[in-house]
Amino acid sequence: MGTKRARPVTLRTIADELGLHVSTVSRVLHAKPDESLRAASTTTVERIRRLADELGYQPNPHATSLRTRRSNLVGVLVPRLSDIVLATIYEGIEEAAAEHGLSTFVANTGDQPEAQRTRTNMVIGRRVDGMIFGDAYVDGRFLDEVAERGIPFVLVSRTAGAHPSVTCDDYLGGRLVAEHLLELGHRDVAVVAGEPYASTGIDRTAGLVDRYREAGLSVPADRIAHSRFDVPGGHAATARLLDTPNPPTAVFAVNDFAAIGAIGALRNQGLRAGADVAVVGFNDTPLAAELPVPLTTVRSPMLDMGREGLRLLLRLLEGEPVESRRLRPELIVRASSTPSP
Amino acid sequence: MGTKRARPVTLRTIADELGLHVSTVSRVLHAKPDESLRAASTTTVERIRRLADELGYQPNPHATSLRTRRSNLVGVLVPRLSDIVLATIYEGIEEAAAEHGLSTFVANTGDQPEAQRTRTNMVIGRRVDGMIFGDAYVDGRFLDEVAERGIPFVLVSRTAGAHPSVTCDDYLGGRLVAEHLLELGHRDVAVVAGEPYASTGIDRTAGLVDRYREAGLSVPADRIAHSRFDVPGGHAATARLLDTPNPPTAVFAVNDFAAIGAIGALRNQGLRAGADVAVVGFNDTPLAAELPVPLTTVRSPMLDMGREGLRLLLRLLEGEPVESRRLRPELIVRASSTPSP
DNA sequence: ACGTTTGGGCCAATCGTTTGGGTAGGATGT
DNA sequence: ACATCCTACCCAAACGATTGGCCCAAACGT
Repeated sequence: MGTKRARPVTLRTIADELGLHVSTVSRVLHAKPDESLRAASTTTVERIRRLADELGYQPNPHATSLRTRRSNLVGVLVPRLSDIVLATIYEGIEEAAAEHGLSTFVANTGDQPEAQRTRTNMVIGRRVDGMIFGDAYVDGRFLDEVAERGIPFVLVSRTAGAHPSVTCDDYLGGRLVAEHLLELGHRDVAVVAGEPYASTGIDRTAGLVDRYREAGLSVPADRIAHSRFDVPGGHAATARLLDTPNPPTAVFAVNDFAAIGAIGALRNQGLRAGADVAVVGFNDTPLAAELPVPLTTVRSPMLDMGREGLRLLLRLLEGEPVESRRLRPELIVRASSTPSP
Repeated sequence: MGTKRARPVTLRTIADELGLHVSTVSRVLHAKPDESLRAASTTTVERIRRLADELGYQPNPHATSLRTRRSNLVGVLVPRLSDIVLATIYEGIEEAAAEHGLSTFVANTGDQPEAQRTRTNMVIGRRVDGMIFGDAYVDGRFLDEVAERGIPFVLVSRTAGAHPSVTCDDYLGGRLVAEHLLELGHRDVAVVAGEPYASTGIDRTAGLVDRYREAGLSVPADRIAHSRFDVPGGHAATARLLDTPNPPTAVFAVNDFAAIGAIGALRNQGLRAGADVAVVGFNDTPLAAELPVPLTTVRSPMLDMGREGLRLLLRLLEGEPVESRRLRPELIVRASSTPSP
């Protein structure tokens, strides 16, 4: 059997063993190369380093954080991790964080203001250095409060007010979809627009509507239905949109999952996605390509969004000036969008 | 503007303000009700409590952890958070953790041993109290090492050796599928079996194969194809299984996503899921019901698995005896499984 | 009347690191 | 020969909370 329940090896362990003072060991093991050289003689440095990794020394992060008032922790709030879009963004965040020696706490809020509040407090209670919100409400009121409290943070996926963010250029994405559908001859399009408080849905919808307007076509309010960003949400919204004497010839769902729900709703009405009604999604999640009728969608750089989000936060923490970024989307045409009859 | 960059309010802040000693304040604010009563007079307790939440006192977790050698942190390792199954399990873990005042670190390992090692060390370096692995290899060698090091942990989703785990009863799930397919008259079934190192795929496959054997039918080795647990994985494996003069009449994919990939592969061969070949998945993810051909699948209690996993770990940390649990799966019959022609 | 409780707190050490100052002894400069 | 400067370390005070003791005064027991 091995050493059950670890004997903690600390700076003192090493210092005593070597007949040195802990401060010397600390400097050698920690300070940047230049300083650690002037902290001790080369032979001493060598002895310390050797013993340290012989004993498998790992600095106690609680002690360090207590002393330095820096935790190297960042808190991440997302609506739902079981939403593949946010999960992927988080993967990007986590990857980048690990590269920079940071660790992340992530929590679900279900887009519920109540939960946003309690989870934020929880995370702040853990003394994170900064936060990343993936669940911003456009109004940004809650975020204003957080800013008041002096917590550095950035947004990913969604924008809100003037808070720094990394998003997909959703407006452009919407325009791309519009152009595609216009080319296919669709003059009557409906939008499954997502939650009314999320900039993603709002901007994607606005992009499409604006481009249609420029083409001389209007998208009336009753062709736009809000919905949750998941399969049942898209299903329900589409069902409502179809409940009319003259159904649209194309449906733009601002999210792939909602699009899958839309396809389900169409099926229930005896309509086939692609053949009878064009369907376009958003995000290009891995399923889109494999659906029985492969889904036309807009690819958004989810992983990069996460990575960039963390980098932005890092710069913010260094006190450097930061600017929001919009990453470029790309239209992916597949079988679900066919010309208007 | 508010108080930029928080003035930290500590026990001392409160103690000084009230002319008390920090130890008194600590006891009042922390100890269980019975102790906190004998720590100070009721009026003092009242004064302390009032001031504490007036100032918004939050204990510094680093100081506490340093002193108590307990971090109230748990580390969670999963193959991929963008896999909805693991993401959902994690949601359960995180929910339960929050209820118990614990925070979680989660990291992706991509099922790569190299990453498992480095991420585990990272997490241990953060001084977690315990860990939860969702990416166990059946052989369990790496986990044996972790156990040697004295780190308390439990497994979720997959089993390995004798390490405590909370899983779905995958073997039973496989049997349920077999029974269903047998009833439908399928004598020739193929299995998209998942990764060979994951107990989930192994047990689900074994359950089906055993049940078929009991029915006097054998499932030969060339009807079983290993695969990744995602859409492309299922697609590729199914393509291989179909590359034979006499294709099977039913396909059991041990994961819904692999099943979606299977449906794609069938489509590429001009075969329709449901109509031409029965397809059954596993997990009952939210998409299953909404697919153009709704997917027959086995519902596994993912959220509960996470919650129970955390509870098990908690018991382990308390030093109580723990036992692995297998949660009950349920067959959900939908349109993708039709009788054999 | 005097020893014993008990109520209500105070003391101080400790957890492991970091960091602004020493300091002793030798080398250097002039 | 004497001031000065390195070199190579050591000292000690934090950071904020916990916890086993200790202590004083009032109340109680007999």
